[in-house]
Amino acid sequence: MSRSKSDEAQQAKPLSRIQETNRKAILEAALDVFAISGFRGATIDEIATKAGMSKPNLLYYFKSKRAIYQQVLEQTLSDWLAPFAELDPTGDPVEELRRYITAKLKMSEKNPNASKLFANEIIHGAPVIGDFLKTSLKTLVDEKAKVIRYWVGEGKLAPVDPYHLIFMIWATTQHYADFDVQIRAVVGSQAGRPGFADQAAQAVLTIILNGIRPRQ
Amino acid sequence: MSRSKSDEAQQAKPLSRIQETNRKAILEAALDVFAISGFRGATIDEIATKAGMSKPNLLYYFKSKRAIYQQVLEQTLSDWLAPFAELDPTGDPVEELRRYITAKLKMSEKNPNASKLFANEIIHGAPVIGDFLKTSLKTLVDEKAKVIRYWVGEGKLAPVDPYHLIFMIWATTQHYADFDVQIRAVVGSQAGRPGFADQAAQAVLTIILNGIRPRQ
DNA sequence: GTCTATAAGAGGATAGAC
DNA sequence: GTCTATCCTCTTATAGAC
Repeated sequence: MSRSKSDEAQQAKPLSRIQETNRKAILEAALDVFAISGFRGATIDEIATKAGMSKPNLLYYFKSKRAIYQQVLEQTLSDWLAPFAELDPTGDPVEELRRYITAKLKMSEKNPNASKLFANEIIHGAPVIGDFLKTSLKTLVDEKAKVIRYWVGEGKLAPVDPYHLIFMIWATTQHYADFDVQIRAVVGSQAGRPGFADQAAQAVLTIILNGIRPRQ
Repeated sequence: MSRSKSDEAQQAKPLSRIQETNRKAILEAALDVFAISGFRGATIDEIATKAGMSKPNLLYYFKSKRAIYQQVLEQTLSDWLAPFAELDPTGDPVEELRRYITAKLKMSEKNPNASKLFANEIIHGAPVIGDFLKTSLKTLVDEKAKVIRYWVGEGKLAPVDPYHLIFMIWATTQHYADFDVQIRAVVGSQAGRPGFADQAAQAVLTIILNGIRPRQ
């Protein structure tokens, strides 16, 4: 047992090719299963089967169900926040926000399970990433809220509370992933059609951007 | 066993006072527990304890965990949709939508667990209310979409897709209930303060209503 | 690294006394 | 109506052979 403290943070210890592929297969399967069933509802068995191996074999790679969950959640988080971190204070506000909203909608479309995984974690009280929310995420949001406030001060945006604007963008964009079942139920077969996502993007962008455009 | 087909739909059979109070206590406790833990994560034991009775005693009132879940979900649904059904085609569009959004935000504030219960059900694929979504809810949404489209046609609203506008309102208002843990983590102690909900309401109303107000 | 077998425990549901 | 005791299934996790 010569390895150092943290197991979550993927040591720099050499991984054989087979280890690498298996771990990846497990994490991919786990994302799907956790997203649909939640942490409690997911079973190691289902993840293992989906990843093409037996349950004990999966547990050879991750020591517990929780360990898999943490890994897949952490891996998801950074991807998820990347476009937010890129909001550029020197850019044109409306264009910057358009870019951000578009990127988030795209992510919801391409990887709805990442969004669901995250939603589940939060709804259930954020037992695993609660600390992250209160530290790293808060710092990042505070920073971006300052940027938005600056834009408002410059008269480049209508006077809106930056935090609520951010929440609104998150809510709206993630809704298309998290509630896709409801959306599909309501709009029927349209939801599958190729243009649907673009149509959603256009509507969301129209409303939010008009809503925050400065008026004279 | 002389009772007729459906158990879910609460027969018109007489309930003693003690039955009534106990059933109510169970349903209240169940709402909290299911909302936080999800269906799988919830335990009968926890619901029973919270309702002030033993596990077998609870099962004297509801024959299974699923039966409790269905009941509490159905009961929640009608409350949840009531203000949507009241959107009035003859009223002023912006005022009607303001009233609706305000009502939904109020509900999220007063009863976040109802929102979370619903969110959990949808994220997990709507196993219990899937049919309801495809029938009753779809009908209602189609009807209200027509109303919005009519308003747009009259030039009383900017040209927006009614379905996406509805989704946006749902997403934004429910976000304050479903993701309250994240919101609290990000804004800190402010979230508890009395004015916070009003501030949220104002921001949401400002953006959405400005976003859909007709422009000349 | 992967398997079969199994330990260990949680939780849903029932039996039957009171 | 309510309780204690218990059954039984499902699931996590480990032991140990290959």
